[in-house]
Amino acid sequence: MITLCTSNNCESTQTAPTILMVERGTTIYSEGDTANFWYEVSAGTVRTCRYLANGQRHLTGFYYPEDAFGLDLEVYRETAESVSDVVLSRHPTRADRDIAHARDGMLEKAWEQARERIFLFGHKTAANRVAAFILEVGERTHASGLELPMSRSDIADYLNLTLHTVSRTISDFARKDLISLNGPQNIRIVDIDGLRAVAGDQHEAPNYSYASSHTDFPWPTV
Amino acid sequence: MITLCTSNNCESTQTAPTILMVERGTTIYSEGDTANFWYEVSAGTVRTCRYLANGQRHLTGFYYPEDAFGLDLEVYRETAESVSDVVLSRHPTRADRDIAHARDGMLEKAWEQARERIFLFGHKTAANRVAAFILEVGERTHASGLELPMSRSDIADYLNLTLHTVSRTISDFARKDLISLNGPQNIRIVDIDGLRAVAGDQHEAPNYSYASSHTDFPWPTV
DNA sequence: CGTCTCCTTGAAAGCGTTCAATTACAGTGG
DNA sequence: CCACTGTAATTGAACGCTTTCAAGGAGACG
Repeated sequence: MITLCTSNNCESTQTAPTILMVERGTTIYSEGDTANFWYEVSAGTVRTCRYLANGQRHLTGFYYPEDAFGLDLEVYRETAESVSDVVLSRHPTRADRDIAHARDGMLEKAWEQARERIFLFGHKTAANRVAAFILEVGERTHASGLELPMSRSDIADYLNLTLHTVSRTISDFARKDLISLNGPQNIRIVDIDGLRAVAGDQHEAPNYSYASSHTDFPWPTV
Repeated sequence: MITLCTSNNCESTQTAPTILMVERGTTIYSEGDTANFWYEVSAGTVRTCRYLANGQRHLTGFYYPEDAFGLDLEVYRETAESVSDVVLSRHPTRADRDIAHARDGMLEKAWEQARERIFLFGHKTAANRVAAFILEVGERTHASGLELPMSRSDIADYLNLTLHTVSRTISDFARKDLISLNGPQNIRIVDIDGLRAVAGDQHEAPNYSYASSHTDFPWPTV
């Protein structure tokens, strides 16, 4: 269910965003819909995905507060759904110049994130991917307790694994004291360096490298 | 080796592109370089990639004539290399408004392609990915004979497979008369519907669907 | 004709998927 | 308060696909 909260205080200009309250598990827009709006997450988590003809689902992204999604121009190329209860601000796709510029910045960021995500698939083993994912969520949500909003199934579809493998891998991490679990959703990172070593995503970045204390990799990264 | 061919005929304005001739196997720019230019392919094929600390390589994209790459604003986030001999037109990253608008269009396209590529990883088996890749190259280069410019190793790094698996899979396709081979690089698509069935990438697209005559999938798509 | 690079192919091992069963937990109604 | 129900997560075992290790072949070039 989607609740509209029109912000009628601000003498609404043409380009004023609309605030939306969205219940968890709601479809925000569907693949193929005409792209009249783009969105910014204020609270909660959103996922974008595609459904294959054989019923398989493939997640293309997770969006946390301050992230933008639905930047398509003509038609949405993927479906957007709320992972949790969500608050959104909705912007008309075609607006005046300043807004358009803001949108371009968002687009740039979206492209960068897409590339990061492609890069994530460079991690071959399940341990690689899940570790990288946990670190990514930790950074993007910058929450202390790291409450995972999405299900194991969501993570699996995001990383191209099965929910079983994801579950097994996370259990392994807990067993090896890389993380600790308080219920399935509440993950706390215990050994962040160890987790980075498992992720093994230190690419040779000449300038903006994030250094690691580990020179050898206990887990296979190929 | 890179040869500069300054176009001095056109009373060069500030925003005039420079034409470059680049030999195969040349690094066009490296990850971490300041992003002073973005590029458009006139002829040949370019690959972008990242090198991991452990020596592993991960390809993030292939670029064919009319494709743009290197759209980063501050710093290049990946390395660009020529797969074959290449002709490029090079544009300054910060130029006047009209050019900037053209660049935004390119950015939009780059983002779309990144999403397509993420989607490509939704194909789990090697057969899925390689078939989808061949179809993609066929469409993007729209060449009759389909001369693959890149090596098996390049394809492998692009699809997150080993070059052995790629080679085996392509051989299988030839054996099953989906394609025919005249040497390793020269692929001709024989049974495009069969190939699409193997790729299994028909996602439920309500509006802009590319229909398939196949309702069942002889190859596992999960 | 040797060397180099790239591609192909075989066999065994490793890892994620699949099939199957169990557990945990929130919500609901008796 | 407790059984019932449905959803989500965990775990085990066997299978299958990709990787790994290893060898051989094809073509370009000097």
